[in-house]
Amino acid sequence: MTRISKISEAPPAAVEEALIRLGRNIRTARLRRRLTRQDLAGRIGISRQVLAQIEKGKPTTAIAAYLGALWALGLLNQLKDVADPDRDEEGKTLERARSPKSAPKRRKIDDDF
Amino acid sequence: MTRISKISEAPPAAVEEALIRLGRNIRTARLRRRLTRQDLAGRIGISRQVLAQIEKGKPTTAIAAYLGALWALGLLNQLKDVADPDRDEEGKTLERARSPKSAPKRRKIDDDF
DNA sequence: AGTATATGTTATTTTAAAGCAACATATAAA
DNA sequence: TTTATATGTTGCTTTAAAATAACATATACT
Repeated sequence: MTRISKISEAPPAAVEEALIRLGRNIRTARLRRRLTRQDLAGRIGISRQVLAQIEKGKPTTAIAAYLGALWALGLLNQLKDVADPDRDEEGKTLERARSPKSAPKRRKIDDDF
Repeated sequence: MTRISKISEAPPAAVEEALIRLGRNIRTARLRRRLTRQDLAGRIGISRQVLAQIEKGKPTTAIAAYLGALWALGLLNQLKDVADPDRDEEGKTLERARSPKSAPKRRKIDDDF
């Protein structure tokens, strides 16, 4: 980040709570597996300081660092359901409510960072 | 980020896939709700360019931006179960396997960024 | 056709994230 | 106590994230 976003600087309570809980859960999982911060951080590919921030729920840390922690702990699969379109009842309802004309397609997939 | 981490620069396939899927799901949820990028980005408190990166699954973007998107779409609650200690059977097994002596406690909670 | 809007793309500037090293403190074990 | 290890903390440097503006292109609508 840098040039810190409003969402990171002052997150809504729900977001802040979600971050804190996620960090706490990662910490619990690490301790259960008897891993030190240094050890887990090494497996993830980050510094131990950044892992400490993650366990506190820091908003500005790269999402890949969080997901890397879940991955290194064998917990990443639990993320698959999040925002799954099949489970988005609200979204499905809205979609059905619209006229079934062909959807606008600006699809032009290119991925490279 | 900045001084980009290994995990962000070259994420394991599982992490990369999880990111791409999450971004795609966010995009789907946005379109179903008939929100433009600019509109949703405004509600989140980020620029439309950053939202575009999120929808592509960029690894280095702040986690708060991703969670803010879920929040603005009403999908944040789905994150509560991720890494939930109660669901961490592997971790629970490891914990039970250890001698039940008192856990090391260096707890000294202080949170401020 | 033309108009409006959404999204893609690029460049510029700002500034904080992340690495790293060093030292302090805390916990565990001999 | 002494030793070893884990974590806390601070300062420094590097560098890429994010905002913003500008322009291009694509889609939708009249």
